[in-house]
Amino acid sequence: MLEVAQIREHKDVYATALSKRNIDAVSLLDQVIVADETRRSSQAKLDEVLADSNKFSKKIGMFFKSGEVQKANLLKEKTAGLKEQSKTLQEQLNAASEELQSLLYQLPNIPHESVPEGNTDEDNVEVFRKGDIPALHDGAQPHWELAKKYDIIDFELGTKITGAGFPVFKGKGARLQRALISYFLDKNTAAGYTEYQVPHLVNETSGFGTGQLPDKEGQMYHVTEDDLYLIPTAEVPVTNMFRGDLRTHDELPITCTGYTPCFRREAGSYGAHVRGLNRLHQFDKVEIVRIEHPDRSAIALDEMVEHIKTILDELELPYRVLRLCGGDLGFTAHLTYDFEVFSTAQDRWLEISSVSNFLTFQANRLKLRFKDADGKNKLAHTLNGSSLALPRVLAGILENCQTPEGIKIPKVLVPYCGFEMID
RNA sequence: GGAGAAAUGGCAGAGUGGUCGAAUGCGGCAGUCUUGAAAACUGUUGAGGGUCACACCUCCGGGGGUUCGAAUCCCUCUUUCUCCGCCA
Repeated sequence: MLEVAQIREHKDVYATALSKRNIDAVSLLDQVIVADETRRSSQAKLDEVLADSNKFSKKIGMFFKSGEVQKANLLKEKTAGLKEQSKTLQEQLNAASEELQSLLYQLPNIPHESVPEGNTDEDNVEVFRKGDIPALHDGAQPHWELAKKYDIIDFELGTKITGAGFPVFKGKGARLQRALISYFLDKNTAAGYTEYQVPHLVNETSGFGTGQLPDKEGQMYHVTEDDLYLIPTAEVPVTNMFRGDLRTHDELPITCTGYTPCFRREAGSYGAHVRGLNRLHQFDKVEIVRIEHPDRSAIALDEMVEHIKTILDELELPYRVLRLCGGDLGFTAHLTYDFEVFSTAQDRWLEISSVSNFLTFQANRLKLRFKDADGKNKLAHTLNGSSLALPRVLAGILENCQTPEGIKIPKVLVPYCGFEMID
């Protein structure tokens, strides 16, 4: 959620920045400013009435104390009108606040100046690329064929017990999954991130805190009986751990990592691109989250990108990093880098990580603040990224590391797996 | 699931109808002392809205009510603790 005070002061800057998202935010920003003015003037009127009313109450109290009951009763009559007024004004204020709130919920975060113009993922800008795309042997296969050939993932079995998009991992496939999770967590904790295990269901307030609600209502599984949501990413429970906090500046940064399964309804997805591990309803992911001082969040984002690069370097997978364009940028994000691994057998890039800086957008909703060196309370900056999402990394390994003899496990994973080949 | 108790500032913890945004302690900040630090002592220190700045308003788990007036009384929800039951 954008900050009203900022919108008030820098409306033009905001309008220009938001235009990169290919939306015309001018009228929405104007509405926010009007709604805010209405809210403030309602508040001022109400405050005045309440101030009068407080004065009367104090006097009444004093009259009762001194035994001047008649005077007290006389004043009591006067307060009746004030009470009516305050009730009406309170209703006006509530309406104005709700109006303002709903307008603010409609405004996405402002893109960073480096965010490229563009509408779709085709307009994203590649900023880094590394690793050789291997020349595969004849008869090389896409990962879903390999999964079947080596009997390590059973998609049909998952369909039987749940539905499409819920694969069953088996034998060395299951072991490789566990190895990847451990390896990622070890890399993250070695880089200073504290490991957490968090709930996989969250309440509505948490959904609003990180911005999944109301924007992505339909993308989350909703357990209506208990009004809980299955998490679409660990970002939600991990970031919400700090909801409402007031920290001191020397507590920052706070850096967390956690493994969770992620659940996404993926309503509207279909076709060849969802085949195999490409798009699932349930998948595993290791996430990193940082709570940063505003002065440091830009650097922190770079650090996160560099950190993820080292993981992919070690895995020896061909990958690239993209800076997302305005049209592809998530609702809550200010600047996002996507990591993609090359799927050789499919001849396409697969997104395996998304690393973003949210500035105060989430913190404003979360009321996540810190006391700065100057003694002032300020909103913190939040960032997060996948480090990494499992299925497509697995797809990348299966496809890029396939040999006529079997799948050759990247060296760094061998100690975690306990085997060198899937054959 | 049943019975009882509780929820107060960064933390601990008093406060049962008005002068309470709230004692006290810890922590934080500033100062005195010290070569420096610690200790001790003194002062200061909740959050949000509002204002150029004041004033002023709101907030004692959430929501609603009683009252001229609520941290305090009533209703309700949530959470925590204790006891019982059940159980991975």
